[in-house]
Amino acid sequence: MDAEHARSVGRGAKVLAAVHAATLAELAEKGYAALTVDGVAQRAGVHKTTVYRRWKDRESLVVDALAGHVAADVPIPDTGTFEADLTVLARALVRLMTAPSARALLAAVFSDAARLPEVAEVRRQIFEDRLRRAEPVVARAVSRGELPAGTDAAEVIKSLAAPVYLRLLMTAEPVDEAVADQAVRVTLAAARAGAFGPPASSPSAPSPSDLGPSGPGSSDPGPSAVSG
Amino acid sequence: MDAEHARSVGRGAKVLAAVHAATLAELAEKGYAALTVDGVAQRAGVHKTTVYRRWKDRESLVVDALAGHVAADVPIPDTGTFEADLTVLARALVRLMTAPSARALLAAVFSDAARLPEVAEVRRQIFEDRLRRAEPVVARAVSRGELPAGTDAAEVIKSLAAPVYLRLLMTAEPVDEAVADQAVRVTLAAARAGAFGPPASSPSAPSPSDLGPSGPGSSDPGPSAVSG
Amino acid sequence: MDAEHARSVGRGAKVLAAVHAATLAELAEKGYAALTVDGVAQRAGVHKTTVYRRWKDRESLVVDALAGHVAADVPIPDTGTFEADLTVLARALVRLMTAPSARALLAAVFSDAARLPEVAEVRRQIFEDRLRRAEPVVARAVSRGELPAGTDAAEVIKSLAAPVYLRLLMTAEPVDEAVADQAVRVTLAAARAGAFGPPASSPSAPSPSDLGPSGPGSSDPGPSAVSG
Amino acid sequence: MDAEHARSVGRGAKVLAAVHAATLAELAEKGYAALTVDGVAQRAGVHKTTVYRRWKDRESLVVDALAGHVAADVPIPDTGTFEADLTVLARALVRLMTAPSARALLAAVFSDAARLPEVAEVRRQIFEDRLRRAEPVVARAVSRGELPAGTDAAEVIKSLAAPVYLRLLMTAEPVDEAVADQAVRVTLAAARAGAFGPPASSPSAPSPSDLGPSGPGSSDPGPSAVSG
DNA sequence: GCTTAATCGAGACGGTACGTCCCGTCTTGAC
DNA sequence: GTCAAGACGGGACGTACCGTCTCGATTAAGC
Repeated sequence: MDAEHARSVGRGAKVLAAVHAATLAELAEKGYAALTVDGVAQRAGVHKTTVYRRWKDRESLVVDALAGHVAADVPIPDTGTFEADLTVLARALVRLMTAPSARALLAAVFSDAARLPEVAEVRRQIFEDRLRRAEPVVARAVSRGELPAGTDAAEVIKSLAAPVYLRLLMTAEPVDEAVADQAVRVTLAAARAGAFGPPASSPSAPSPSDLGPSGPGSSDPGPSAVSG
Repeated sequence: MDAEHARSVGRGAKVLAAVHAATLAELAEKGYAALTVDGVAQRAGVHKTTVYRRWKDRESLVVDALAGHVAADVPIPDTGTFEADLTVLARALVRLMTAPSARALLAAVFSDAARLPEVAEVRRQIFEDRLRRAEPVVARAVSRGELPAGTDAAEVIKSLAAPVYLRLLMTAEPVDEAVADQAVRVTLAAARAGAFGPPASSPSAPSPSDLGPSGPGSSDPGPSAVSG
Repeated sequence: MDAEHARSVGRGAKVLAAVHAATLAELAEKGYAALTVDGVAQRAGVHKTTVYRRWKDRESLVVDALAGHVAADVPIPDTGTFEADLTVLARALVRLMTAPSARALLAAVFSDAARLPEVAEVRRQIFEDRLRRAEPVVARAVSRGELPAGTDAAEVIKSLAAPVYLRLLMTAEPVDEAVADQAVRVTLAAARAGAFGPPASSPSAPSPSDLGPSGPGSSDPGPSAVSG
Repeated sequence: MDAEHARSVGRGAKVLAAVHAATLAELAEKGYAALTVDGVAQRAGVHKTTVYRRWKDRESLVVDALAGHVAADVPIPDTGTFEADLTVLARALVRLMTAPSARALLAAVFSDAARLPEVAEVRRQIFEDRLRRAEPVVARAVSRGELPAGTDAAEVIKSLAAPVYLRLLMTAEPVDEAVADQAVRVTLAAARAGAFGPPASSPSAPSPSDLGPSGPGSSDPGPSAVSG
């Protein structure tokens, strides 16, 4: 708390920031497997020992670096119509996820680092965060009478976001506004048709169980869906 | 053709299969970064040098092991109704992706191995394969008059699969038949409403451009969506 | 012993000779440590397996190849005078040991191969052989009255040969006729002076024990003088 | 000079000494061909990588270990008489060469390691060193009038040492004081008789050329006498 | 000339050691 | 009191040969 400590903390903070930045950069450039403490240290203009003094190992370093970057400002629209709100949400998501920093973060949380529970949790929260914040949009639409009561807000938002992530993670297709707008169209149509309501409210659907049992073992995601 | 080197080929094939299996198992258990050639060799009951005799390095080993396991038999339903077809497809996808082997494959293609272009390509093809094979279902529905002409088959299938992958990869929620059935409801409703048709055919939608420009840099898929 | 065996032995003999020659050549070129069964086999125009079929291992191969080359024809002179005999002997030795084949043999028996008792024995015999055959020269000189009775023939020959070997093995000096002739001068002078007779016959020598004890442990050659 | 890295140098020096000793020990025990870096490292209580950090490869390690052990203190006698000096020299040589450490060194410089020019040079210098230091003994004897002027000091010393090396390297006979004393008798007699003087001064010798030409190729020492 | 059994060629395999790279720990001197 | 510098133990890499093994191909004798 005295001035001398303040200065070392000051220096320490500078080192910490530099190392964080270097870690994210290396992570984005080379991935988790090829990330080297020495590499990070050199990029941060710091000696290897200095890094090891503050972080136990490579993992802690990465977790720590990522943890500070989960929060992404997603402005929650309130334009007055559900469609416009969805459109704003979808386009913002696209913009956000195609930014370089987001791609780096995505690469990190889908690297081997995801074997660490903390990193897997970061990945989960990236989505959860946005989900929670976007749900009011649905609630407002329901209260406006645009959507049927009982509409599952979380499902609506997932439906909106899912195609974007599918393209980002699986198909490697371009992700642009057209993708966002298409997601809006689908989600909007399904929501208006009550597809996000309680299952019983789908009168024209023959019971899926008519198709017979689906066999055992269809669920159990495990703690980490991908890397576990 | 000749039974001459059938036996030596037989031995070779046995080694090859054992190593492939061991590679996938290690990949699933420990991830790419922690995958060791010696570990794979021992699990396969084979000596390290034997592995190096057939594969140039760790990467080739992993790529080769994954490449041989892309194909997954997805039975294409033809029940007579679009809804039933979709339900079969969705449930099959859920069953397939929640099987241990598929989780291992998924873990592998989302590990640091994904930095290898070949592995990224494998990941892409996992989806593409199933997409292509499922498209006829949509075509048949259109020809039966169940769906509007101009419905984009690929988009329909993506819409069906996206929620499943979202849960598998991002949210780590349980993936079961309920998820499949919900995806069917949404996709079905949207498809019937023409949401997979040409954009201009959506009369009730105010032009998204009313919301103003979206800013720069909203696309750029890059060769590998996640790891690039 | 039947004809069929004879012919296969015939082929075998050709292979055997080729491998022997190749072994010696490789030995001379690269030394024992770098001698490779595969290398020998290829030089012999034969497959590795064929070599292993006949010899247990590298060592046996080398031992066997060397064993057949110990014998070197040393003509024993009988010119009528001791000096001329010595000169012939010394020059023959020089000629013999500076020939390429002898250098190869020498290199082999002074390589790590000498750790094998058989090879060490070969080395010992190389000298012993020549020693035994040369001893009559001294005997004749004694009987002619050129040398004192009681002259130790073996010591005389060793004295003659020692400078040659010293130069070959230790000092790497040129070994030529001058060396031979110098050895003759020394040995001749010493022999005439009775230096190879019984120790007591050296009247002018003060007892070496006047110099005091020499300390313990001055002998014990071990089984192999060099490599043991 | 500064005590600053005295301690780190101290540690380094300790490692260096341990590895040197271990190298020589392994060399003596197993020979050069069977010498293993890992084996040396373990014997030295050090990790393999530490060895590779200081030495490029096995060869450098061996060369370096041997080079540091060439120097052997040979006390040069000055008793007042040539014979006593020779006796001291010869007995000291015997004592020296029969010591375990010398046998190890000898085994090393006559192993396959001798293919390395540096090791061959070490071997050469082992002898040269002692030769140079012993020459004054002859010079003093000449100046005292014990030996004829023009006596070749180097030849005298070689004559004294040669029988010892012959027994050590070729015949594997015991090497003890008797050998030393016998070498003294021979060398002394020959020296007194002028056998180490200029060739022309040997009046009783018929020209060796009376024996005719010796054929071609009698010299060519090559860089390494044994292993070349 | 055809068959048959030994020998050879070919090469996969388990195994040992090589020499390299990087990790994470530790010690030490300098600022 | 932190930092830079770097030696160290350690684990894995990918390479080169070794000596073993199992085959098919060759080949030369005996029928």
